[in-house]
Amino acid sequence: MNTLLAHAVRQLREMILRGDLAPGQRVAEIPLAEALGMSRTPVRQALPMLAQEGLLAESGNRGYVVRGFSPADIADAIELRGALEALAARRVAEHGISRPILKELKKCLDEGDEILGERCLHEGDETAYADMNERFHRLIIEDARSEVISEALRRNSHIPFGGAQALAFDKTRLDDTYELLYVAHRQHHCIVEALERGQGARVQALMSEHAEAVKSSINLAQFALSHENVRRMRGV
Amino acid sequence: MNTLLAHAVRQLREMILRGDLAPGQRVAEIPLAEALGMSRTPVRQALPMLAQEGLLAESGNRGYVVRGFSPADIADAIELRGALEALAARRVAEHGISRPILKELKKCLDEGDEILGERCLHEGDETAYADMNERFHRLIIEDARSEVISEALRRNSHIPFGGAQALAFDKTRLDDTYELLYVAHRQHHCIVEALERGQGARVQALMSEHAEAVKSSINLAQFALSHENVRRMRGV
DNA sequence: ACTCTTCCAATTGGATCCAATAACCACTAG
DNA sequence: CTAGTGGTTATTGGATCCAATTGGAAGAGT
Repeated sequence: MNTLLAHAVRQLREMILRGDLAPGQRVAEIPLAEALGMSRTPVRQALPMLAQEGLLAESGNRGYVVRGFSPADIADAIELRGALEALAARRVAEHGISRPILKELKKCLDEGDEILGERCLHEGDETAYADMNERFHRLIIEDARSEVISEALRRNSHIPFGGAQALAFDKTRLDDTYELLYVAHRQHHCIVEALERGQGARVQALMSEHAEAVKSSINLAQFALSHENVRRMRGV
Repeated sequence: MNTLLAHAVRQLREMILRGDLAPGQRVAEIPLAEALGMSRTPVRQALPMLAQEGLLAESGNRGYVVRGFSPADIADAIELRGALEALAARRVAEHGISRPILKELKKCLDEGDEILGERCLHEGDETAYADMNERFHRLIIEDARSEVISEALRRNSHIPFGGAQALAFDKTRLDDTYELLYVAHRQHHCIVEALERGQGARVQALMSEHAEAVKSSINLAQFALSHENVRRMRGV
């Protein structure tokens, strides 16, 4: 794509998700263009794209405002991600999981076992687990071999917690996080087992539940309203 | 949104889906702008949006080409729609279906019963059924009360047969169509029954299967490759 | 004092202009 | 005769310009 346009889109996405632009705030083209060091043209192309992505909303009939995400939106996004990944996983099981992917998944399991082997988390463990987690989910989605599903998931990722980074870490309570990750990783084990055995319905249910666990682990009312937290999360 | 930009997006979407622009063909800004009677600016904004929607693909590092949809893409889109509507239906069942929506759904059932009461289809029946079908599905999605899910479905509709009009009518074989609609309408009855009883898991399974039926009813290999057929379908 | 109307300014949206780049064609050399 | 190189042309992408619409502010009238 256009270098400048692509840059503008990426940059604006980050700014919105990080909360640099507050929800409800009007986004004006000129200051934005100045902030990004380009003319109005690329940002004028970027704004409708971001509106289409759902990050901006049309403000009356003049320009756009930053769209806020309600706790319900975030919960729905997690639920939707669960359904989409569940569908992907079922397809993998039904088509028969490919050997190299299975191998990679098992490597993810080992990594997780390693991290959680101690009875508590050390510095850097969350990041390592988050990386592994992201890889785990990505592998399954890849092996579903459906561009349509991948697209839908990619779209959903634009909502806070809608993406694979949705394992929420509240750094102030590392012990709770350990319990959370422990359960999640047990689910990973079950998922791989089901995939290996070709148990489509089972893996679909497991994957839905895997997302559901994330949803209930987040104090949505608290997190959704404060963009401070969103920023902190995404830094993980 | 921008009047001209919005117009360009709608118009181009139609042109692509109708096959006026053949898959793989390069889309040039200038002739497009002339065809739509506007300057390059609105179409230049529209093209990246359509690319994001998945209707266009970036051609190397210069401009866009019309994206073609493989039979697999279309099958996946139908499957995905099934999963999304199934999720929506489950939510409705679990929250408890709202009275007015239930009433409207039953009106849809009656209409369908009326149309299918005779043992064959008459002129105009397909259109009437398609309208009712579209309304039926829209009502359920509405009552799921999730903007996130609605969005995902709207996005999916951009792929041929990904939307609610996905009941494929092959006008050359009205008798086969009758059988198809008869089965689909039986499913509608079951779905409403399950919704009324709050049977979430059942309605989820039913809705998935409802989409699956559509998928297998289409000779994908035949239809997907010929845009003539897509054009004809969407005319229904 | 409050409200309504009018005017001004700012910002958006559309058109045009300019530069950079990529593709195509022709010509030349091996 | 073929392949490579250079040039030309066309098209994209970015910047600027212009007009139109909207929102706000100020002033006047009730």
